[in-house]
Amino acid sequence: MPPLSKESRARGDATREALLAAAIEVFGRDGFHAASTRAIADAADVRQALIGYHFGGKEGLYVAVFEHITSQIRARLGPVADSIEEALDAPRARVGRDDRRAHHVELLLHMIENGTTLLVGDEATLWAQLILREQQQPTRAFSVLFDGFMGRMLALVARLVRSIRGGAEQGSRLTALSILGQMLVFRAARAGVLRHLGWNTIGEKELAAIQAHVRLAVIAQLAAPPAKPPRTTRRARR
Amino acid sequence: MPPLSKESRARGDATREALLAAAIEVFGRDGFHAASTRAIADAADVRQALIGYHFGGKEGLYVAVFEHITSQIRARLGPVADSIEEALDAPRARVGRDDRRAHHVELLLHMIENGTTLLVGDEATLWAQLILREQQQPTRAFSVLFDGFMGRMLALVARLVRSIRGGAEQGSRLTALSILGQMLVFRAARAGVLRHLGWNTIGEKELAAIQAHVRLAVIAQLAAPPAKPPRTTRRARR
DNA sequence: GTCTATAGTCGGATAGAC
DNA sequence: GTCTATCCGACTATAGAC
Repeated sequence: MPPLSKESRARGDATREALLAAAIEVFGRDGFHAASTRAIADAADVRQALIGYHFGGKEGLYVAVFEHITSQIRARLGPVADSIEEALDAPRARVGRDDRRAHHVELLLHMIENGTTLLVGDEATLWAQLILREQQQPTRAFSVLFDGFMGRMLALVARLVRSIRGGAEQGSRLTALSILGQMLVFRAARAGVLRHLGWNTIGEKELAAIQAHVRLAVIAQLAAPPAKPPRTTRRARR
Repeated sequence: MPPLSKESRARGDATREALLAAAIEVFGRDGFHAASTRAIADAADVRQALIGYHFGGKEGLYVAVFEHITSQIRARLGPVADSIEEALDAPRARVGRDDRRAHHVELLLHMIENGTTLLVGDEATLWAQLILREQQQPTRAFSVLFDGFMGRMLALVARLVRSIRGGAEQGSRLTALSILGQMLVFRAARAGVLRHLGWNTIGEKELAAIQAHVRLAVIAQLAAPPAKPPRTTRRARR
């Protein structure tokens, strides 16, 4: 087959991007089944047949959406994650124990703040809907998410928690989920949150209230002694 | 129109119930759009045309599903909620402050335990999927849920938190959401939870670990001083 | 790389006999 | 209250011209 001209390539790229953006919109709003390739093509201002050409079909486009989202989230949270990893892997002797602990607390709170902003903010509305649906009925697309960023983020938070509070690994991992849950509730149960709090939307003011609350809640959780590891024979308690 | 015979009524009731059960199954699994009335009718072993007759159409059946779920959850959580309400409304003078506080903590922990069992358990899988979807894009069905049980439960938890820990109402309401989030994460992010913890399923053993963890996490949160109310001019702290 | 056109399915609703 | 039959719209995928 003859090589494509430079113009053809550029046009194809534009089509792919338009389809991807439209697909996030429509898949996010309607879900995989309810979304129609026609609606996506219309939103992208592109002919419906081009979905088959560029992505192989509806399903290929769906997976491509999750690859795109993953790379976006990595770009957003990657730098913080890197600096945390660095701090965790740094040799212990350099600073005092309390300094190290305080530093790790700050890193954790910083990561939580970033995550909350991302999770609660408007731009993540569609991403969140896509991800939530995948969590309920994971397909191949879920692995893209978990392997792409979710697993690393959870593991990092768990490591930080353990470094700060000590205790068993299992407990730290569960606490990482508790922390996630406290952020997630504002997305996964949004309609209930709004009614419960008497809010109309989650704007800047509301986000600030959430951030302040989550911060304190997490600090409280870090202050508590870690859970006793289960499973082994119980010794006398405190 | 002539009155229906007793047999006709009974047969109609059976049809309605079969359709309702099947609709929970199929709507829960596939979502409103992806679910087909044919699939529901097949699962109920009933003719497709009967959906129109009994529920007016697909949408009517969908709303009926949420009314049914609401009544089921009320039956499950109602008794605990009643006893909490009673305790909260009881005159204050009868017992010591510490006793009252400890009692309220126990009530809260009890309610959380019940809620977690319900939320995480298998029987709620379909309900949870229906509810999560409604939270993202609320329809008339969401009001059925919120007015039917969700609002009351959240308000009760918030009242309990305030009674235990004091502080502003807003802070208590947010803490109620934190508590919900810590339970909800095991449902809303289930696929990620399983991979993060290296679990295959959430069975009895895993539920017990979750219960123990949530219990400690909530106790830690109740032990922390309440957040300062925002908004007004800040006075000197503690 | 894009386009039109269409084949082949499946969807919800409903009319009318029983 | 139930059933059969059908209307009509919407969907995905693909063949083939440009």
